[in-house]
Amino acid sequence: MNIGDASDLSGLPSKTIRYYEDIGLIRPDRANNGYRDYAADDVHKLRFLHRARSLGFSVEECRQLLALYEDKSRASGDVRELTMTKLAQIDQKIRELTQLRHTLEHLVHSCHGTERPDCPILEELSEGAAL
Amino acid sequence: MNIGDASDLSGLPSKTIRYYEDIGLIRPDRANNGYRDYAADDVHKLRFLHRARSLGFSVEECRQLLALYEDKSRASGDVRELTMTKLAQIDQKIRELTQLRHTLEHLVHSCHGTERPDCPILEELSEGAAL
DNA sequence: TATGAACCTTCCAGCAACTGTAAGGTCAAG
DNA sequence: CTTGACCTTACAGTTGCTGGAAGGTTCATA
Repeated sequence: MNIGDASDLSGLPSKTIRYYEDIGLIRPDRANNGYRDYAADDVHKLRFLHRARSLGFSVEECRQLLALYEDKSRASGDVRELTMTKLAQIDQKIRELTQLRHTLEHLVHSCHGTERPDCPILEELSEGAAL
Repeated sequence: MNIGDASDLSGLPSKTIRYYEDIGLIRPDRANNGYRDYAADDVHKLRFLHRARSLGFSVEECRQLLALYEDKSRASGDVRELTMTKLAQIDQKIRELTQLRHTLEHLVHSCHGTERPDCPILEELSEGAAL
């Protein structure tokens, strides 16, 4: 499929998809006319990249995450350890988002209008797990 | 307190803290010697910024989030609506992280060594909520 | 009191990860 | 056979930092 379809299916702009190719994250085929030709597997990776990037993983971290799927020796301790590290990072992010959510929700429900800073929000803000 | 202390307490590099001042996210006092002087409230905001940025919110989104605390008319519908929008974004991010976590966990537990692509991982990857 | 380490200041350059624009080739429909 | 929506590369601009130079401040110690 053409880059436009890959863009629609992955949610990433064509520009970004070409950029990801430039930096070696994906390697689509080329059709006879020179157009990039994306397989379903490429789209899977693009969707994955979109998700991981929007969640605050750097491109290099995404490269590592992608490697976890592509690694030919998945049983190796290295790969398993990397996966564990990434799992811990994800858990940390989930905790921080949950905290952020509590903070905003508290703001909506408890601090409407009259109650102003310093409502308990800013105290809450300062508590979250160590960054 | 000086920028170094604010850096230690917020987890942000001094460089980044000065940058956030340049773009108007925070406005610390100045001491007589010209040094920036951070109050506890500034540190709260910096910690908040650190967290929100690492979770994939853009600087402009962080500016909006910060405004939710500072807005003088917090009861206004606009502010409430913005908060709701941000809550929905946070929920979406939590869902995506949870999905990502399942994917990696599945990889560790079910796809060790011999089972290789195309194990169910890539199918799972393609399913997550629409981005 | 002076010298040096460890702070702080501004300014400017560079990097990461896109994003926009220009100039042009391809293709399906009318 | 042309119009419009695709696609291509190349290069410039933006965002969000990040590093380095050149210099001022503060404080402990000699």
